[in-house]
Amino acid sequence: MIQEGKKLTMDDVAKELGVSKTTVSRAVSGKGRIGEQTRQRVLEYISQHNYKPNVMAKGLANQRTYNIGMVLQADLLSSDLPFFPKALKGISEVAAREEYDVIMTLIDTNDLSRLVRVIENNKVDGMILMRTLQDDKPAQMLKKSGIPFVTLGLSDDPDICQVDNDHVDACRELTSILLLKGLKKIAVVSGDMNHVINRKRLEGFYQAHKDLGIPYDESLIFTDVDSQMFAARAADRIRMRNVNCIIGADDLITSYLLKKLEEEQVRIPEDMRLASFHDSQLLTSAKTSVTAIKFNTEELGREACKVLLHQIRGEEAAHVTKLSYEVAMRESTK
Amino acid sequence: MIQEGKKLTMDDVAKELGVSKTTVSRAVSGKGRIGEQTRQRVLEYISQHNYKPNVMAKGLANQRTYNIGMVLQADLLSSDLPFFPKALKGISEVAAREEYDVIMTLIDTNDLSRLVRVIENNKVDGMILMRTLQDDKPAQMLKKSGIPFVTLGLSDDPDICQVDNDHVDACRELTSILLLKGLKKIAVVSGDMNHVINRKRLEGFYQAHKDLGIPYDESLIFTDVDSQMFAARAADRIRMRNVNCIIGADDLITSYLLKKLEEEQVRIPEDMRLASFHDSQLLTSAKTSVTAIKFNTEELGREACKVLLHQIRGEEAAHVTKLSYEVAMRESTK
DNA sequence: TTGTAGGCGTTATCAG
DNA sequence: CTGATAACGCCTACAA
Repeated sequence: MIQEGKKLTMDDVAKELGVSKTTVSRAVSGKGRIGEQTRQRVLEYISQHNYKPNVMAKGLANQRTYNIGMVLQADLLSSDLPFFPKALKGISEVAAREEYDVIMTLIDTNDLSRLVRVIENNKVDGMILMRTLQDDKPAQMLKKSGIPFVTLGLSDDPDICQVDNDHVDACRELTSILLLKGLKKIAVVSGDMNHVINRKRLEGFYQAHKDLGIPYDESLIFTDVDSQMFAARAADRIRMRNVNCIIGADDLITSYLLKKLEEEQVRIPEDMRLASFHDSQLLTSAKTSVTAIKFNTEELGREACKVLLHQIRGEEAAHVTKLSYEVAMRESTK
Repeated sequence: MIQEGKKLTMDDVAKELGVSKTTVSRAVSGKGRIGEQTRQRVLEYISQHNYKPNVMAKGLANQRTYNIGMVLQADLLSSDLPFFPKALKGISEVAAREEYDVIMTLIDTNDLSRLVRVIENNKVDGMILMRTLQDDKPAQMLKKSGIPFVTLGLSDDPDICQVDNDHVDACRELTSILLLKGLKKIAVVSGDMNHVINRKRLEGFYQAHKDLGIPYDESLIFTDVDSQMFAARAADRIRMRNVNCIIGADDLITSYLLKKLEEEQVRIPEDMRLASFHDSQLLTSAKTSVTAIKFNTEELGREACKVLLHQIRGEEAAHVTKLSYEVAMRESTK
């Protein structure tokens, strides 16, 4: 299967068959005119002797790497939310199907040097940027560089190819359901407002209230909650206000809230309703199953990769793709 | 910073400076004799005009890609255990420092085709294989291919470069502590026995008993538990046996156990002690904080990458590297 | 339909 | 110390 020895080159094949490299090249690539029998002969020899074109050489010749890059903020790996692994799975699947490989690039909000390096070094034909920010340095950099790229997350810049679940609508629907259950006072505990995703969710929250003509209380919205401590503090404030429903921005935040509420002997759902986003295993150990919006992140990755490949090939590509979501009603909002 | 236009080539630089490509190459690579002033002149021009060598060309010339591959079973991404992201972070850090990039390759137990492709296509200079199996097809394949590689997980094959935490010792220590607390009957709920890691942990469990001269009960060891249902079933059996201490093989399994125990109103630690491996956020929402063995997975990734780079460069590399662990005693085993 | 020759951007060998 | 020149393996006008 895999030979240890020196690999066969196109030249070897050509010599062995008594034809020119050009002919072999044409047989392999399918481009250019070539006699059907010669083609067959070459192809047969190739599969027989397991010849594989050298990607580096091919890349050098036509300025392509057959790699796509996946860029993400390193801190996305620090949180145990499984967003990145799932997306990778989807991306990798589509990429592999098209003979592409995936190169990972980890960056830091203040240090894009690795991204710059990958691009300058010509290591990828295009990139997928995980998560978008309000003031998105990486996206701006990519745009300036002229390399094809798509973001996994929405952006205000209409020039940018972007793919994401419809978080506005997802949160709008969730909020509506809760409001219609008669829960008039809903608190939100959200993450970093520099992440577009959190802004979108809040937008949906507002929309639902507007749709139903129900006022919301700005002081029940806690933003930029990024630690167990802040989450606990938010929970305290919420309870002091006698509110009995909380939407957690993601499963991690919700798990923090859950822990705090249990410590305080708050019964769920009797004393407090709780809803979350993702529906990951982070909440499996919870005593009460938690209502959540589910996203098919693998599908999201697949879609993003397809769009990127289109772009790389110079084909027309949708600039904004919104994917769906699913609401899973559980005990926590009974 | 990043130019949209055509990139500078070594030839451009050479012509502009009135020297030969060879000279420029020498200045850049530091190899070969070259006059100090010429060197300075070239280097200055280069940084001034932001010249970057083309990695593809370099690769073609010396048969190197400056990529390392990271291979993992796709199902490692299905579980929300954060092992992979953490390891990636460590690997990527060391790789980037040495101007290497990381290519992801997802495989399936029965389908190594993507791995074969990456290798045959010459896309990487070496690979890191995540997790080892008892009958390790991927490892065997890599070995046969002759490409440098290291496994993140131990292997019985002494020829293979392997890096891992000392799981035997970790579980031995954990078990000893529990035994010395007077918990004579300890149950184990473990995952797939085809994973070396689970075998090693069990080995440590046995050792601890032998060390202390305490017999263990084989019927309290549940292996190949890979779902919430099986975990719940194991918990049931364990409770029927009146055992009051369980070691869960990882945080996911432990979180399943935890949920089941809470449903059954079992008080922790009063009625049941519980210990786990990893100490990830999967257990943050647990009411009772859980005793666990902690591993520095980022460090593990860094170490593996270092070893691999040594191997790639043909330097001497340690064949077996065992990293440490940490025991975090918590409320669940009070 | 097929082949020749030159180029992609570096590195390495071997003279000068 | 420096510079031609030939690889590296593939692609693509342009010829034949």
